[in-house]
Amino acid sequence: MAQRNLPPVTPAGFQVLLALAGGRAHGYGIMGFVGEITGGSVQLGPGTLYRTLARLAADGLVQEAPGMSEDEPHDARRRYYQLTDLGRQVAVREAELLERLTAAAVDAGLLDGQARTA
Amino acid sequence: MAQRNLPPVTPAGFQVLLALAGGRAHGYGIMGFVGEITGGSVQLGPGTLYRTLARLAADGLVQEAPGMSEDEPHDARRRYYQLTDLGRQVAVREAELLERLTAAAVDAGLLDGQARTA
DNA sequence: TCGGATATATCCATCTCGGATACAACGAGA
DNA sequence: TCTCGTTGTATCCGAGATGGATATATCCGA
Repeated sequence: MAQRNLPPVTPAGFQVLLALAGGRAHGYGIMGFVGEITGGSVQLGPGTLYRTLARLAADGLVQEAPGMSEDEPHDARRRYYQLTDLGRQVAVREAELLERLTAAAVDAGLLDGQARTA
Repeated sequence: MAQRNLPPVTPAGFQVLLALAGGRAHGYGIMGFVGEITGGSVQLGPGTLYRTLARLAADGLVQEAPGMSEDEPHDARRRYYQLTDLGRQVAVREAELLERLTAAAVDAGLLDGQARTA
């Protein structure tokens, strides 16, 4: 269980943390990722995205990462980010909250309560 | 699957819909319910609560319900609310989004991916 | 080399949130 | 029945978050 005095995050902040939990990514990629996993129902605009990244970085939840990669073509414009240890702790805490809310939705009959891990 | 042209809801709005999915409730009770199922990590203030209820009612997602009940003592101050059909559809859609995000969190290694239905 | 797509960044109006405040009605006890 | 603390609803306000528009620079294919 997480739950200490970790800093709070906004909804958009959690989306970014979740996108980065799978590995480092750059801003534009995060936008696409969020749109994908939410089926398009959540779409971060550039304003929200870069402001959120700046805040998360200032709070020590994410940090810029070296951009070298093998498979992907090098693009000097891209700035890659990755989770810090603190950022991962916060992401875990928020994920646990999500899980609790999902369970409550199942209890309330809003969901069937079976399918998992797409 | 839900997903038509249902109106959007704010995070606070979904908390209220979730609270009402289990049956009708009054404002003060909703506040307590939200605090409970989130382990205290989400707490709606009165400002957010009543503003949210008014907006949900204006959008046709909830409606005021007759307050007669057997077990509970009658209290003329209380105003009970319940989900409309539309409100339930929206709640289902949001719950499905939650489920998808939870699954993504499992995939990203933030959650173990077992325990359910507290 | 030209143009469209990619990528980052900032600005602005609008909306949302939570706390403070106000006030009315309830119940218990003297 | 009178008083008082609690319950319950409602509004107001400042602070902060959102998303869309805009600007600018770089990459890549034709």
